[in-house]
This record gives sequence, structure tokens and C-alpha cells, in this order.
Amino acid sequence: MTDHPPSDADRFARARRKQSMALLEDYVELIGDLIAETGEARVADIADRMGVAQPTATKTVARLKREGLATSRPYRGVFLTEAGAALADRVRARHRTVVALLIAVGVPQETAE
Amino acid sequence: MTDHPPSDADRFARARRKQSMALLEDYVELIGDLIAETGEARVADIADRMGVAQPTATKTVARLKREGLATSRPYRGVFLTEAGAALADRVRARHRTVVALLIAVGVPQETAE
DNA sequence: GAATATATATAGCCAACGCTATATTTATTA
DNA sequence: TAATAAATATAGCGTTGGCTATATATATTC
Repeated sequence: MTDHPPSDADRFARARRKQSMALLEDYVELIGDLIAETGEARVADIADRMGVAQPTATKTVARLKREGLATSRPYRGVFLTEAGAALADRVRARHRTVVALLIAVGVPQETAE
Repeated sequence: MTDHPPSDADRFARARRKQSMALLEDYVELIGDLIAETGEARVADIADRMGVAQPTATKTVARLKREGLATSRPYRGVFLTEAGAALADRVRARHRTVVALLIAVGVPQETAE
């Protein structure tokens, strides 16, 4: 048993799990960008770029640390672990792929981003 | 003031609002499908097809009712309001459009769905 | 029609993700 | 260095979207 063709239920469940990872992926990608651009990733900048209040960013960074994707010391910047940096790379690659696809299909570059 | 070019923050905020509507759209589309296919939309079937537990479906149906998208009487099936049916139509149309686009780009039909 | 089975509802819990208000720590500057 | 400003953390709340366990209502079957 357990080899049915993928049902609606399966697909929705997978979609949900995937979605629950999406925000963390956005965060590691952004943190990577900030470090590359400015040398550090401050909570205030993360909040700004994510369009959320500062405590929201703090809370999500805490979650990243729990998940082993980031490290930070109180009142200091945020850094990616190896796992976090690897994830950021994968996300960035996917990001480029999708944007390229959209542009190939005729979506204006700005919109594609 | 308030006529900046759309920032990261703006785009993320919009994405969040949109996402918060997405599940309701899935539900109205599914309820419409069930009514079309079987003549009625029972909570148990909704839960099944959405891949969630029955109380989860009940709760979301309650939210649909709150939003004026559906109606139901205790221990009876669920129906769409005019607004709900209209939304279902729009969602279905969009669904078809996106699938058609993906297929046009070369994604296999099953995967596209 | 009484007993049983099925469907729905309710209660109560959890985690994610958002917020505001406020405390605390670090940095700046007078 | 003492006062002030800026950044971060903490507390506490709300909603969404899940869950399990259990009560209640409806359907079915003997």
C-alpha cells in the first residue's frame, strides 16, 4: 500500500510544507545579500527590506538560529551558518532560474523580479 | 509623499496579503468543483480533498461564511454565495490560464497542474 | 423505534507570522 | 564621562491554519 497516485490531499500537504519553509528561505537569501552588499546583516535592515516590524525580524532570526541556519550574539549582526549559506545559494540559483524563465516568456525584467 | 517606487517592503506586504486570501480561494474553487461533481459539498469531502483534518475544514468553512463567500446550516452541506461563486469562477479562470502558460512553455501537463 | 454508525461541531492545544509598547543595551555626541 | 540617540530584545496580543479528542446531531440498519 501507500503507492497511490498523488492525490489532491498529497499535493496540498506538500504545498503547505513547502510554504512553511519559504519565508526562512527569503530570510537567508536576504541576509546573504546584506552581508555581500554591506558587510553585515543588522536586524533593522532585515526588517526594513522584508517590510516587517523590527521585532518580527528578531523573532524570525531566532527561528533561523533554532533551525541551524544562522547565528548571532545579542545586539550584534546576524551571520549564516554553513547550512544557511548553502540554502541561500540554492535559493538564489532558483531565483535566477525563475526570473530567466519569466523573461524568456516575455515578462518585463522589473515585473519578473 | 507616499508615491515612492514600490520597495521590497511594499512587495512583500502585498505578497503576504495575497497569500492570506489564497487558501480561501482554494476552498471556494474546491467547493464549486464538489457541487458540480456530486451535487453537494460536505465538510468531510472538503477535508479529504484539501488533505486536512475534518475540524480544520469546518474552521475554514466558518471563515468563508464570515467573509460572505459561503453559507451552511449545521450538519448540512456547504454552499457558495454569489460572491463565493464569482470568486470560484475567477480562480478557475486564472488556474486555466496559468496551466496553459506552463504547458506552452513546455511543462508536462501533469506537472503543470 | 432502538441501537449503531457516520457526519459534524466544539474544545483546547500548537506554531508561524504579524503587530505595538516598552525595556535594555550599545553607540554617539556634547 | 554623562546625557542622548539608536539598535535590539522582550512582553504580550491577534489571526491563520494545523492537530487530537470528544460531544452531539443525523442517518442507517436491525
